[in-house]
Amino acid sequence: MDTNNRNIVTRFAPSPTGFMHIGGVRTALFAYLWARKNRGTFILRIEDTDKEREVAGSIEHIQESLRWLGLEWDFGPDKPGTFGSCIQSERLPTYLEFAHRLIEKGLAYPDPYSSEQVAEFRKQAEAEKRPFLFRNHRPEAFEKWDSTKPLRFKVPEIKRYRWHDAVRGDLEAGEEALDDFILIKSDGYPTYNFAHIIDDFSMGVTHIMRADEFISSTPRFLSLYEALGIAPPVFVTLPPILRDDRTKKLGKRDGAKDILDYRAEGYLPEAMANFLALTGWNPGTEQEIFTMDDLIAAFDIAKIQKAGAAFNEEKLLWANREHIKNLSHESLLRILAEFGAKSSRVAEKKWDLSEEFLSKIAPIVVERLSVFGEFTAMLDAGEFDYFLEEPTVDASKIVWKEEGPEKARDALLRVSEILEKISESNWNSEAVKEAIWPYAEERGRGGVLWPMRYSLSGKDKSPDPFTIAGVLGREETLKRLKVAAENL
RNA sequence: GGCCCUAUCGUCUAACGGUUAGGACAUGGGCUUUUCAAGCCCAGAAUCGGGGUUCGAUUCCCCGUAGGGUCACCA
Repeated sequence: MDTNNRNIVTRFAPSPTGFMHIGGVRTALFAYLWARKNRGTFILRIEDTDKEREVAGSIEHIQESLRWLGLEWDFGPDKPGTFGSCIQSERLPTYLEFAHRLIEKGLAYPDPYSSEQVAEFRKQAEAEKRPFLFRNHRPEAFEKWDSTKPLRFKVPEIKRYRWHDAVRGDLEAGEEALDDFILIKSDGYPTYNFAHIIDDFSMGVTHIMRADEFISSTPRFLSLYEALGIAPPVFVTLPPILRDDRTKKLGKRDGAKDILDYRAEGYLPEAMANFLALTGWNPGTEQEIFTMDDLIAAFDIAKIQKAGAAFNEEKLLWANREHIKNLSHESLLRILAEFGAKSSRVAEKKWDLSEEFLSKIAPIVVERLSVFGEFTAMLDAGEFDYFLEEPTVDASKIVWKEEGPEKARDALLRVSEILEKISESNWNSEAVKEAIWPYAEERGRGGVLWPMRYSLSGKDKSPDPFTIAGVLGREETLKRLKVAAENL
């Protein structure tokens, strides 16, 4: 089966105008998944034909974002293909070549008007409440193009277009969408309308994934494909990602975050990819958690959703928790070390978050965390201080319910006695639990376990006493129990 | 405004004419329990409205309604 599809080529084609947000990343992901599923080619193409809007550093930022998510490209700004550069500003001769072909066919001509004049035409049309169409002002005879003026496309035929979209099905739109649009701007750069068609053709792109804002300009694209004698690729229109209140498409102005902010907050890239794949696509099964390989295997254009989907941060958090659970021990430690190091408290107190220590607290931390940034916050808030320094213990709180200090002291002393019998080398949380449990059952769990837990942590809320004792070690545990008993 | 697209629980979605309309997130309740977290169990919760077509419509058609998109020398 895969041999049939070896020639599948998809691309992600952002313009370098700033950071990437969820929407762009989702488009990239779908294009990537389809290419990989078919053992095809995934191209990253930079559409930098608007020099005004370009933001320095964007290309690097885009690449970093895609790499973080694991969306490696076969050709990109750093890897040109036989078709040449993947950066549009480096492909100007190609666009010119195709432009001249159109001129020769009489299908392109220089715009004889100044931009002010065109604006005037537009105003007039508006005043008369009719749509503005440049083709109504098309000159009788075409001048020779000297490339100081915009080059316009001469729509060969005003007609209704019908086409097929892999997601939306059969679509159609007509005359009013067709016009003599600009192919090459007066600054010499091509417009999106022109450049993307030439590039997709030159690069052998078979499937175009893009958001639904392009549906309405598809007739223009089709008229140009026709004029160039190029067969259009498969259109795959992705549903919009809506703001969580569903009132608007998610955009940078509406709080859409830089995807790399999610990295900084401690989201896992595989969780992000998993979540994004599921907004606008579904596997048709009840599986919800996917690795990247799972996604590649399961992905199918036929299962892409038509309707817009709201961005649901709660579900992203859940996906992240699920992926955290699936992390290898090594990866988990590496990430905990990274986020632990960000804690100002750790820096202040010069605490050493050794691998051994992190390894011990990892199970405790993982249970309490949705994103790794929370680990930094927990450390900052002093949540795990008792693991790293002796807690200050409020004597009145050691006592379980109405029992009174004597009983609490007895319990602590008895617990100490029992624990002393465990040797240093046999010390771990299970051993502690095993040793204490019979006594706790006999004496009443609360009366034993609460004083023990509180004495070790100095906190109203904490993991169970066995876990804490396991992390603290024999010596420190016995010491804290003794101190607490003496304070009663 | 013209043109185009979309419409199932609060949210992401399944059901490609016949299901008690399923799952997940979130919510509520319970269990477990020394506190917290986690875990487990249960519950509530939807086919936008109106017409058709059909023995039968979430599903097909039409009309509304609502939302979105688009009408640049931006992509």
